[in-house]
Amino acid sequence: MIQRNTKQKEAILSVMQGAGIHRTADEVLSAVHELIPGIGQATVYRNLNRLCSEGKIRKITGEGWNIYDGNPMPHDHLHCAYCGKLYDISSWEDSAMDSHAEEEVQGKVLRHSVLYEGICADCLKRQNEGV
Amino acid sequence: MIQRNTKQKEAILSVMQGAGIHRTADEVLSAVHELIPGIGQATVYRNLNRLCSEGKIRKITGEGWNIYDGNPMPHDHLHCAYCGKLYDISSWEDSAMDSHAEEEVQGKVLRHSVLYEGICADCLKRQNEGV
DNA sequence: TTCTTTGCAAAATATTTGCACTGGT
DNA sequence: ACCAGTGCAAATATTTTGCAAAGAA
Repeated sequence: MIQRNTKQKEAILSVMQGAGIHRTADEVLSAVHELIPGIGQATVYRNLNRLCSEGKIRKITGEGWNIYDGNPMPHDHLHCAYCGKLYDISSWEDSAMDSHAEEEVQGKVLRHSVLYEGICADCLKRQNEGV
Repeated sequence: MIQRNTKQKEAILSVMQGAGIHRTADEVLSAVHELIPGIGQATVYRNLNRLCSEGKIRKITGEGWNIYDGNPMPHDHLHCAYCGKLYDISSWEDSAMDSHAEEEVQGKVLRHSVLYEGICADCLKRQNEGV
């Protein structure tokens, strides 16, 4: 099946690119809507899925949320329990982790993901200010 | 608000208890249905949420799935890409992980979770048998 | 008796799909 | 011109909520 480049797909990729960009599907829709007012949400979902399969972006999943990450390179994340934002964390290099898991279940590990749950700098500051 | 012990809640907890028990909400409903035929699915969801808050069970989330784990003690998981089952992995003890993350984002880490994506022993075996 | 919990059905949420039409190549 | 991609609306899937009735304490 031949892939076509549409302005919708390009616009969706463009709003995902930049340093530390993390957006929900809905936020992507809003952002792309500025560029292409008539865009449909199904198109956003279809292209986000496609861009993930193509390895251009990543989808990070947690309890009650799905956030797309514009940076497909391997790295970890901190999810703020207060504001819900996602922050990049350089990945914890430890190849022993995978072999440890493989040994325990006698299976094969393809990849692993580390998600830190906590409070981001902004919310921590806001908390200390007693706001 | 005073908590009451109902047979529904007890039955739901009971089907979650045992070594390496991992079930989706729907699987819990089916299992509890055997004990209490008239049970409603809202009751199952309500009690699973409550048992999580009480720390008696845990909810593990991944892309496209939510699985409840009868063991609330800290540990990691391997998710099989073939059969979708979850397997317990003893947690990777490395306290430096959290401080590493805290330093990078200048925030606070409450906990972290490691999810291994891979293939379980059963599916690996099935694959080698060429089935 | 009191007031939480249940069961049902409806609602809310998030995402996917069918289909006629649009637009890339 | 061909057919992948789009926009819309309807369909799915999963979880939550409102409310009258049931049942713990």
